[in-house]
Amino acid sequence: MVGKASDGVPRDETVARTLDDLAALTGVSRATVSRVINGGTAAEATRRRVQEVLARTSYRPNAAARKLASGRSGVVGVVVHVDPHLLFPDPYFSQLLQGITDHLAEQGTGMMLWLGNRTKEATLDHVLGMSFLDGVIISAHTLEDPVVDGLLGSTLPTVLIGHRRADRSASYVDIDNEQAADAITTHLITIGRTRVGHVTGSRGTVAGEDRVTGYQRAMRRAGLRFDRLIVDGDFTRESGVSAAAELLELGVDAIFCANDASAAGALETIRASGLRVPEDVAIAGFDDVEFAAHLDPPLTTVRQALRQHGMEAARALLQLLGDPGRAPRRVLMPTELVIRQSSVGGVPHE
Amino acid sequence: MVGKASDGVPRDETVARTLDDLAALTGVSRATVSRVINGGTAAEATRRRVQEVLARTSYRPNAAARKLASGRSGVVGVVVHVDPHLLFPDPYFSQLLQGITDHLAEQGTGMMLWLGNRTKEATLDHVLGMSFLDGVIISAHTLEDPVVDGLLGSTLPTVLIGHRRADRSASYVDIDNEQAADAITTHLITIGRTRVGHVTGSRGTVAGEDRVTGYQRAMRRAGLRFDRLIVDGDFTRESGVSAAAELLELGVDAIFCANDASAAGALETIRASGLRVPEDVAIAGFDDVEFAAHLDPPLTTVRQALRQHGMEAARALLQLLGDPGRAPRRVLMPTELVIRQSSVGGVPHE
DNA sequence: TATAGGATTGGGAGCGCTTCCATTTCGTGC
DNA sequence: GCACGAAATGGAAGCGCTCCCAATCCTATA
Repeated sequence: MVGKASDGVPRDETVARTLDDLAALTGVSRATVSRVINGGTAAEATRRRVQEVLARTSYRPNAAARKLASGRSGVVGVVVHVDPHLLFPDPYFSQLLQGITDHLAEQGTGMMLWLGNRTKEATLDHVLGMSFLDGVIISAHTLEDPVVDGLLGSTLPTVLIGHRRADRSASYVDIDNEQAADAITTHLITIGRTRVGHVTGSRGTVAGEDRVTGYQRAMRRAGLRFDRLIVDGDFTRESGVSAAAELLELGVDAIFCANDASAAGALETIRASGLRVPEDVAIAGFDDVEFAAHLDPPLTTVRQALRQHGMEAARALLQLLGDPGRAPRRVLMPTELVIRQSSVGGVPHE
Repeated sequence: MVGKASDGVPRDETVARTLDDLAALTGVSRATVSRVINGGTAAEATRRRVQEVLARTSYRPNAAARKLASGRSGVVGVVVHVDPHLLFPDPYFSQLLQGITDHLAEQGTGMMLWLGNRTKEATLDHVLGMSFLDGVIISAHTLEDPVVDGLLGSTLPTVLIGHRRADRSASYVDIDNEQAADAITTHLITIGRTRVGHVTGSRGTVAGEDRVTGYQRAMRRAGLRFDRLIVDGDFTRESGVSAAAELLELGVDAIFCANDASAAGALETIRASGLRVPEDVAIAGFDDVEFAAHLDPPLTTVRQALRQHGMEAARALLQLLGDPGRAPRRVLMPTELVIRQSSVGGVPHE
């Protein structure tokens, strides 16, 4: 109010740096100002008065002081230890990150990002040294990972995206790779294929290994032989190209690739060799990334809602922070078998 | 030493959470421990004793407390407000980031990364709210940028990568776009071309505008007409493709593109139209990214050492932090005209 | 053997905030 | 109009650290 301009406040655009400044400006105690800001109990009139001052003051709470006093900073760390050059072109990680940032932003939580431009040891050291973090989300995709080990061994609340056997007691968001791989392999068998090959993902990754296991399980259950039909790949298109060539030599009538990128590569090889998809060789991928539906023919694959994974991980971490005593939160996200023409000829585009 | 195991320390793998814990463990005061850790003066014997305890203790200083007490946290922010999907595929930004992280890591400084997955307003708010930052490096490439404005208007020490006219009193690392564009245009004129076209970068970016200005300056100085020879592009290959088509209609004998990506696009168009490079139309780009030397023919361009830019920005910020009183640090990085076959026929590959 | 002067050390204040607890204020029922 | 309990508020401690300053310890000099 203009009439109040005589209450000793210097200028209208007052600057208040600390709670004490605000306290002096409003005439209440620092404790009360703190309560208003943090949503504690306060008389309606007091609240209004403080908020008025707050509005014309551009006050920002000191995050360091906050963390020190309360143990909470409202900032979490996100560690995706993958070379930045590989990270963002890959729809897998960018969707994951998108989901995480979306949920955190919505909840007003800040985030610190670590990518793989240092050694894992250095990254771990940095993260643990950054003691104003409230917690961490980390992608745990490889079987050996000192950063994951280090974080789980620390007192910092941690949520994994993906998990190893050894991480079963931690909080994580993951999918059942084995069962999804089993399901898609079974699909290929169901449409009448008997010589189903598998192009693996990178050995040493959880997803890679588990998908092999799922594939084997399905083949064994169907009574089909597969011991020579597994060729190692590494999740890249290139590996799909060459692995498919090997498999064609062995005479397969279907190929399950550990992800969509390698499936795209396999597709190239098959068509280059003059064979038809799916008539001669059916093919299936994993992930259902953007381009999968636009391949020719559209690719049968396993859909995982990666953005949801990210959001779920963020949600899990915030819950953990809200109630440190609670049990670890383990979320297995659903996957969906998406059948397209690469495995079912004649069916019109979905 | 094993013989020392009787000095009352509970286990060998002692845990010390605070300086006071360490003080109790070593028998010196908290102040002394702090001095040893931070490289203050301490007697050699004391220093050794403290460090011994430090070694078997896995103590980590509390960054929040540090920031509160000293004002320094050893963490800086890096803001590259570009959509992550565009960011990392682009060698420009990834090299810049690489340089920044390299120098910061080497100096033991932590970093917090903000990418463009929120609105600029939200980003600004987050960064300013993150009060444990010691300073910020931000890429300032567009003419309008509320984040840059907000940071420069705050008390947070800030170093820009790139700069607008209005930022002339800030600290920045940049190149002289105008003069580099002038130089490369002049080069095209020198080899005898008189109808030199220009495919601009995104209008609204500093680099885009300044390169137009440099081009115009060179043309004007040579007494050549250019008013109809400027076609807008946006730094993408696609824009190079279509802009070049327009320019060919007008009958140019050389094209200067605002960056290498659009030059690659222009190259495609020219060759598709049956014209020879450089005999019929010479072509030049800007940046000297990886692929420029591998185009056919190799591309004449302006090299900027982007990794160096990043390192220089980090260095500038750390200097600023070390001596807050010092004048802003403005660095114009050198550029280098790299002449390859796209503008000089017959000359063997460099 | 004193003693000045430097090196080393410990005490303690204080960074800005949250939060417990005691005090004050208020609204209500009798 | 008074006592009572609940609501609102202020005082003060303390989070873990740095850094100033004063106290103590040496060492070299007279």
